[in-house]
Formats: sequence, structure tokens, C-alpha cells
Amino acid sequence: MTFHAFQQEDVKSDISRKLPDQQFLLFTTKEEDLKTAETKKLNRAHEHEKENTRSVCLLEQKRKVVSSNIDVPPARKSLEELDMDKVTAAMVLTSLSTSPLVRSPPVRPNESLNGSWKEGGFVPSSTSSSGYWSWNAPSDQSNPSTPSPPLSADSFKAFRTPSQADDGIDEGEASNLLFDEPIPRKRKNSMKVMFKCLWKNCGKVLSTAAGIQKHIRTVHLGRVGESDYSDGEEDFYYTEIRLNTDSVADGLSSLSPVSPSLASPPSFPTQDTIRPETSCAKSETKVMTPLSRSAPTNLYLVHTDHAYQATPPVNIPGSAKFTPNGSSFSISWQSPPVTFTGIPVSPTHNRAAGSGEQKQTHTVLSSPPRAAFGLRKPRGEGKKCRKVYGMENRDMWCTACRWKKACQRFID
DNA sequence: ATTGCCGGGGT
DNA sequence: ACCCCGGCAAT
Ligand SMILES: [Zn+2]
Repeated sequence: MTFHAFQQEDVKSDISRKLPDQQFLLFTTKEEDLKTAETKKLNRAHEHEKENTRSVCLLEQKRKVVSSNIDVPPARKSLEELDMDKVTAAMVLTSLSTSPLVRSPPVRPNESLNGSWKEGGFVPSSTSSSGYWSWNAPSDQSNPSTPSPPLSADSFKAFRTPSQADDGIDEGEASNLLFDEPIPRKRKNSMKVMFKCLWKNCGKVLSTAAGIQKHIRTVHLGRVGESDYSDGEEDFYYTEIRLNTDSVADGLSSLSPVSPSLASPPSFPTQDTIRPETSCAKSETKVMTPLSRSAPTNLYLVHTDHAYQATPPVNIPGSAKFTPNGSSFSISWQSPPVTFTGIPVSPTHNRAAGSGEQKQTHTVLSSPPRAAFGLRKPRGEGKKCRKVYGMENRDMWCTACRWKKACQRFID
């Protein structure tokens, strides 16, 4: 782990007025990281090194932006973890109304003095080794009894040290899905991720990290020519906000490539309690009234049921292979037309060209209502890490997405 | 073409 | 357990 400080100097002149001149402390993870994690990814080693550095830098930027915009009593440093959720809740609410947002930082450059010193310390999260990708990671284990406010917010959950085994907990153990009844109903957890530009007088909100980076690059940094100039150190100032699909619409007046956003009626917002143990299936539906016109309710980021696919068996192996041929047929029950597939006996030669022989009767018809199996997973609606962060930010993806498994961060 | 992710492989 | 990727369906 090495530190270097450098001066922000490649900003253009007008920009330097807008943002306080400051020094940056950027830590890269050369030795430690590359030694372990990188060795495995030999094929990708090159770009990865860059990417790593870059994203760290990027995260640092975020921290800096945040830190430079608020005055927090200095006594606060150490216990920030404890009331993190309160702080963040307030913080996000603030961030939604005013552009720059806030957070008590570990390092706080003095903004008024242009000299802008910083103390050298800042061991990045030595106590809480893992990153801050989720609030339940290091802190919540301390107080399982006190329920945190169910409605909280999570903006830029970005402060993590790269590499690390942080991702293991990153989507920590929530196991607390509200209404997960017998039915395979998927949670209505629809939330949107937005990236908001933090430059002054620009509250631009885009839907992808790549998008906002591009925006900042072109609009604020003036780098028009180079489209994907991704050297290690760029100064992005943006934050990530998550909001429910309903109650969007405010604040986001100028968003450009935002997806249409279904105009669903206020389906009760899912509410994940932060209780560590999930108790039984007793639906303690804490369904609170959807705050009528409240600010976009940012959701907590608990989700993260254990590993991949907590959903009941929806996927029958080999079913999909035969769909186009004669062996499958679709039945429409209530709402969604589900397609059942007959179980083929001999996968190799089902339905040859001319032979309409097919004595195979579909026994599936007999078991209508529960039909425990059959349909393929309807393909999660909504953007996942890959789309949201883009290929170039692969190390921001959740673990599952990196493994090409079902995303754990954005659950449908 | 891109995205999500299951299944299966490697360590 | 962690990590990766071929391949497929859906988009
Ligand atoms: Zn993901």
C-alpha cells in the first residue's frame, strides 16, 4: 500500500475556481494487491492494474468532494461508523436537494486555505478491514438489538479498499426478505441507480457510471477529443444515488438517457429490516404507507440474501433446449404467460425432421396450478451491475456479477 | 450485438 | 470455499 499525494493541476482554469484547490491523497494498491489478486488474472493483468488504480482514485475523489463541502466537528472522526446510518440518511436527503453532499471524512483538507494540508495518517480502514460497501458489514454486528431506521439511504456506497476480500460481506447476510411467501414472487425491489454529477451548477443525473464519467470528462474537464481517455487518474465528481422507481421525477429534470421508468402505481415499497436474524417466514410486513410525495426514497442496501438465487426452483435443467421444437408449449395462467416444457426423454433425437411420431404425450398438462417447475427465470428486469457500472468499472460490480452469477446488488 | 446468469470447471 | 468462463436465452 503506498500513498502519494499529488496536486490537482490538470484542471482547467475555470474549473479551479469552481472547486476548491486541494491536494489529493491517493492510495494505490500496488504491492499488496497485485501480489495476490492480480496474479490470478493474468490475462487481464494490464488493464486491471490500471483499472484498480483508477477506481481507487475515483473513490478518493468522491470522498474528497464530500469532505470539502461540509464542516463536521473534528471530534467526529472515530465514531462515524457507529451512527453511520443516521449520518447517511441525513446526508442523502441533503444530497437530494442540494447538489454537493456530505459525509464525515477520514481526512479533511482545509478548504479555505489554499495551502490545503492534510495529515499523513489515514490508514484506510484498518479497524474495519472491509470496505464500506454495505452498512451492515462492520458496524451492525455490534448492535443487533437496536433496529436501525428501516428507511435509510445509501448513496455512493463506494468507499472500499480495492481488492480485499470485502466482497464476501459486501452483499452481506440479510436474509430478511419481506414477503417471501411460498410463491416464487420476486421482490418488488425495483430501484434505480443514478449517478449524479457533483460539479457546481450541474446536477446532471445519468444512469450509468460510464455515462457520468463521460459527462464529466467532456463537459467539465473539457476533454472532448479523447473519448475513453482512461488513464489512471481522473477527477470525477459524482455520486451514486439509489431511488425507488416511483417517486422519481423530482430533481431529475435534466437527466438524459434515463430509461422510461414504468409508471407503476405505488406498489408498497419493500422494506428490509436490518435485523440480523430473519426469524421465520412470519411476514412482519412493516409495510408503511408510501410517503406520499416525499423525496425519492432511497432504499437501504440490505437485500443480499445469501448466495446466488434464493428463488425457488424455476429453472429446470435442459428445459430450454427444446423449446423451439414441438416439445414445449405455452400455457397462460393468470397474468404472465408461462411456458412449460415437456420433459424430453431422449434429448438427442426429439422430433426429427420428418418423423411426426412423437408418441410422447406431455404429461405436464396434468399438473396445472403449482407446476412446481418448468418456467425459466423470467430474466430480471432492471439494470445490473454490468450495465450500471459498465465494463470499464468491473471491479465495482458486485461479486456475483463478476462471477457471472445472478446479481446480488440489484435484485428484481 | 449486448446483457444476465446457469452450469460447470479450476484452484 | 473462491474464482472464472462457455454458452445460452432474453433483450
Ligand atoms: Zn451485481
